[in-house]
Amino acid sequence: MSFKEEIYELLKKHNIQNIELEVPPDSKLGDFALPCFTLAEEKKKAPNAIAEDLAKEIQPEGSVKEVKNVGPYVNFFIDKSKLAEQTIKKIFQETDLYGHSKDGEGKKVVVEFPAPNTNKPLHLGHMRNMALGACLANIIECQGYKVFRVNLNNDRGIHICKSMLAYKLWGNNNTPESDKIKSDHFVGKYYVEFAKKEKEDPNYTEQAQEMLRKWEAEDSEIRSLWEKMNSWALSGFDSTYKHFGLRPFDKVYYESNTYKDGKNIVLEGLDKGLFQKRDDDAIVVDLEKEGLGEKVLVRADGTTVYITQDLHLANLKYNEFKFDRSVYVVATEQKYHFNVLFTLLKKLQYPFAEGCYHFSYGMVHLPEGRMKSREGTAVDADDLMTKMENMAGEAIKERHKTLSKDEVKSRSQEVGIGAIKFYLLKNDANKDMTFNPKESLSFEGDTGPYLQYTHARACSILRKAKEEKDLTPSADIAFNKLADKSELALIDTLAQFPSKTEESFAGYKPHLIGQYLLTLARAFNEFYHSCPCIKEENEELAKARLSLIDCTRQTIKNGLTLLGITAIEAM
RNA sequence: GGACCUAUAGCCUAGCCUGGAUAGGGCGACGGCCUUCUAAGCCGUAGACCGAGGGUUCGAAUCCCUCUAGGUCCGCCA
Repeated sequence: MSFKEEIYELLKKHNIQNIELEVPPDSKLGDFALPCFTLAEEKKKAPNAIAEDLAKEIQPEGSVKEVKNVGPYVNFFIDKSKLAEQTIKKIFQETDLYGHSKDGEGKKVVVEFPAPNTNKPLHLGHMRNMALGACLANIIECQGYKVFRVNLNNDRGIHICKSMLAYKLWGNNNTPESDKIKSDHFVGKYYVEFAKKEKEDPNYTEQAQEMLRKWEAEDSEIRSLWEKMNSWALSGFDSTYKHFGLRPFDKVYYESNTYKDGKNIVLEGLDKGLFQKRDDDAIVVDLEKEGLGEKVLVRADGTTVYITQDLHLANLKYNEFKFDRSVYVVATEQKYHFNVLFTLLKKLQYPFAEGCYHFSYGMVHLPEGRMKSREGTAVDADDLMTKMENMAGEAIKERHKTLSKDEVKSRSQEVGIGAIKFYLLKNDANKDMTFNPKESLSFEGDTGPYLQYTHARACSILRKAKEEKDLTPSADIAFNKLADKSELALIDTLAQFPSKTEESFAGYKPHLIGQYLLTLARAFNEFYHSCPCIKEENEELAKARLSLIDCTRQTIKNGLTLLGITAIEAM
C-alpha cells in the first residue's frame, strides 16, 4: 500500500472520502495535504476551523508520523525512513528495469519515423522527428509492449525528379566519390541547384514533370538514374541514423513499391456504399459531416492519390505486425491528412482503425524564419552533429590533458549527440521551436550534458569509494540515517520515476522524462554539495549515502536511456 | 471563409488534462563558493499584473465564452 492509500484509509475512519490529497508546495508543510474547502461547504463552517479540529482528531498511525493543521489544510507527515527503504530496495532489485512496467505485455505497437524524402539530406526537422520517434518507441517499450520501429522512404514523385533532372543536366556524371561529398548531400546539392534555376526558367518544371511521366512508364534510363541517386540518398541517411544513435529499423517501406496500391480498398468502400463515384468517374468520399470536406480517393483517370496509398500502407502494417497500436510520428502540418486517413479507416471498419495515432510535433524555425531545404537554409543534421561533437571535444581536452584520442572522441560523441537530443526532447513536442544556435549549442544549464555530468559524478564517487575504502553500495543500510533535507528530497524524487514513465507513456509526452531528469539532477547536485559520502566519518551514514548515490546513478541512467542518450561514466 | 495549434520575466521554457497554500527551471545580469567525493557544478540577489476582456467557483496560469496576435492546414502534390 502506498503512503497516499494509507492516508485515505485513515481518513475513511473519520468519514472523509472523495477528497483528493494534495502535495504541499513546500515539504516543510507536510508530505500530503487534505484541503478542507469542500468540507467547509458541507458543514457550513470555516475551512480553517475544520482543519484545526480534524488535525486534533486524527491520530497518527502506521507510516503517518504527524498530523498538523496549516490554515485550511490538514497536513500529514510520513515516516521518511520507510519511503527511503521502499524506494532504495526497489531500485536495487529492479536495476535497469526501474521505471519499467509490464502493463503492455503481449501487446504490439508499430512506431513509424522519420519517413524522409530521398531528394535531400536530413536536417534539424528530421532530427526532432528522430529524437521523438526513438524516444517514444523506448517509452512504449518500457511499459512492456513489443515495439516495431519502421521507416518509410518517400522515394518517388516530382521532388525526386527535380534533383534527378538537375544531376542529369549539370552533374557531368560526377559522383559523391569523385566530388568527395557525403552521398545524400551530393543529391541535395542538385535539388538546391534545381530550385534556383527553376525560379528563373519555368521550362525546367515542365521537364521535371516529363521525367516523372517517364519514371512512371518505367523508362529504363530514368529508372536507372533514379536507382543510382536513391541509393546515394539512402546510404547517406543510414550513416546519419547510425551517427545519431538510432537502432536499425525493424522494417523499411518504400513509397515506390506501394504508391499504386490501395485502389482495391477504395473499390471495396465503393461497393459498401461508403464512397461515391462522381460524374467524371473520380471516386470521392463525403466527409462534410466530419468537418473534413470532400476528398478524392481515386482520380478520374483511375490513378491513385497520396491518401490511397496510406490506406494501403496501414493495411500492410497491420497484416505484417497485427499491432494493437500504430503510431505515426509526423509533423503537425499533416494533422488534417491523418484525420482524414483515420476517419476513412474507421468508416471501412478495419479492426485496427482505433489503434492508429498521429503523434504530431511542432515545426523547427530559425531566427531568420522557416527552414527551407530548397533554398539551402536548413540546419543540416550531419553538420550539426559534427559541430556539437567538436565543441564537446574542446571542453573535454581542456579538462583532461592526458586523455587518449579515442577516449576524447567517444566522449565527445556521446556529449555532442546527447546535447542535441536533449535539446529536442526537453520541451512539449506540440510546440514550435526556434533553433537559436547560441543557446541551443550550450552545455550548461538545462542540457543533456548537465544530466550526463551528474551521472558521471555519481559514478566517480562510486569508483572512489571502492578504491579508497572498499565500499560497495547495498540495499542493506540504516535507512533512518538519511535525514538531511537534501537526502529526503532526493529520495522523494527517485520514488517518482515509475509514475513519470507511466504518465509519459499514457499521454504521449516524452518531455516529462526530460523534465523529471532535470529535477532529479538538481536534487542530486544539491545533495552532492551538502552531504559528503567518502569523507563522511560516520560509517553507517557513509554507506547509506553511497547507496543513495547508486540509486540516483541508476535512475538517471534509466531515464537517459529512454531519451536515447548514453549515460557516460566519466566526462 | 472554415478547422486546428500556440501565447507564462529581456530571451527560452515547466506547470494547464485532474482548479487550491509564496507560478518552478534555464539563459543573460549582479554577488558569493574550487587546501573536501569532477566548478559542464552549488548558493544568493534582481526580474512575471501567466496575451486582453468577461464568466463559473469559497478559490482560476489551469475550466467555459469572446476578442487580439502569431503559426499551420483545408490540392485529382506528396
